[in-house]
Amino acid sequence: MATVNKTKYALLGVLNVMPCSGYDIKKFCDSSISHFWNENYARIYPVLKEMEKEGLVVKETEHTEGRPSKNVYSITEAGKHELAAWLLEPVQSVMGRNELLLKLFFSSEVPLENIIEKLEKEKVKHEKLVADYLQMEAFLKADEQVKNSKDFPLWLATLSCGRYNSEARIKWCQETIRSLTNGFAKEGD
Amino acid sequence: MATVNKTKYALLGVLNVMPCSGYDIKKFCDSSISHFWNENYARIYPVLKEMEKEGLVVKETEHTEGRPSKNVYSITEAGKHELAAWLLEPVQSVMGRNELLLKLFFSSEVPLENIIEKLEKEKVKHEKLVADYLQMEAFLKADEQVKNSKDFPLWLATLSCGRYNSEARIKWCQETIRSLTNGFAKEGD
DNA sequence: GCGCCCATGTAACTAGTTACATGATTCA
DNA sequence: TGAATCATGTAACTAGTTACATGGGCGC
Repeated sequence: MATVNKTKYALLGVLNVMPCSGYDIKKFCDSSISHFWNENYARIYPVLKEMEKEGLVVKETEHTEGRPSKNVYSITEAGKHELAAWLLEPVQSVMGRNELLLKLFFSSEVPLENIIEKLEKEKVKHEKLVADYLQMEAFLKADEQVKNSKDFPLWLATLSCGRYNSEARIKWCQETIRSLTNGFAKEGD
Repeated sequence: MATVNKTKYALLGVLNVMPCSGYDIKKFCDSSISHFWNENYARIYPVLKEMEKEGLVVKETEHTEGRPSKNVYSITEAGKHELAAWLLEPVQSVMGRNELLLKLFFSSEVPLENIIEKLEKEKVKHEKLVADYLQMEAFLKADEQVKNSKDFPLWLATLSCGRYNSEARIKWCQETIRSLTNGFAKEGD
């Protein structure tokens, strides 16, 4: 309960979908969960080794001609139990920090153009994200195998969460740009 | 440019509003920016010392009878410049991790009730947050001094960002609960 | 020949959290 | 008497990032 290494569970989650090398796990993360989770090699490789020691995964070295050899890890029964137990536990949400809001909060002496620029940038960023989410959604829906899997509605849900979030942020950017530009006129009435 | 200690700027930002002790800074953070930023004593005290060495702040020890003595820090001209320069720089957004989405993504074998429970919890959490934001907004608007300050529209903006975000999350929770409960019926049409 | 992808790892550093240590005053 | 608030700090640990180190194959 006490200290939780979440990287461990992220890796177990991926390995529960399919056996993978560290390199594959990174690719999977980057393509599927990167809008709400990230992992890097410097964590992945050591954590895989630790988990092997704990018996949560097993390694098999795969040699393919003309390629570097690959350490393919598979989840064990013990690993599945560990993952399942973690999935049932309540979410421990960690405070996220938002640098844009921190800057905004302290920006009373900053030229308005600079503030607006930051808000425009944020807006564009989220517009791109919305496009990404829609594309990924279309991609999932086009894949018959995924579409028929138990994962499908859940994967869709994570995408729509991102989209809702970005859409809200875009609206906020627009309104904030407007209200800061108009001075405080709109406030009183 | 390279490595940025954001705690430093958060503290400078607070000290630019008013001279403070480490303890006061923590209180300010907890009451004003806690919905998007947090700082703890174990960072605050050492960073204040470092900044004093760098000449960004000056310390004055204040003795009041019947109370522990207090180290009150004030921002210097050098500190103001450092802060202003940072505020002008573009925001470096850092990837946030979302444990709820991570769990959801891997939850194909988790009982639906457990998933729904987590979504309900998330919804309740954000409903409380919306209430907090509205209360804080009312509080700011009731304070004549704040209302007439340059900070006012910016502080309001940070609150509305949080509110937009939470409102979107609540909607997403509702829709996700609905769509997961109804099976996948609603998808095709 | 150059850069990209495949593939695995370590070292060094930066950041952030939790627990510990201390001690006075105030309020119930 | 015991909890809360005021007040400052350190030690130990956990997590996370960046840079470094290596090296083959493939396509342009």
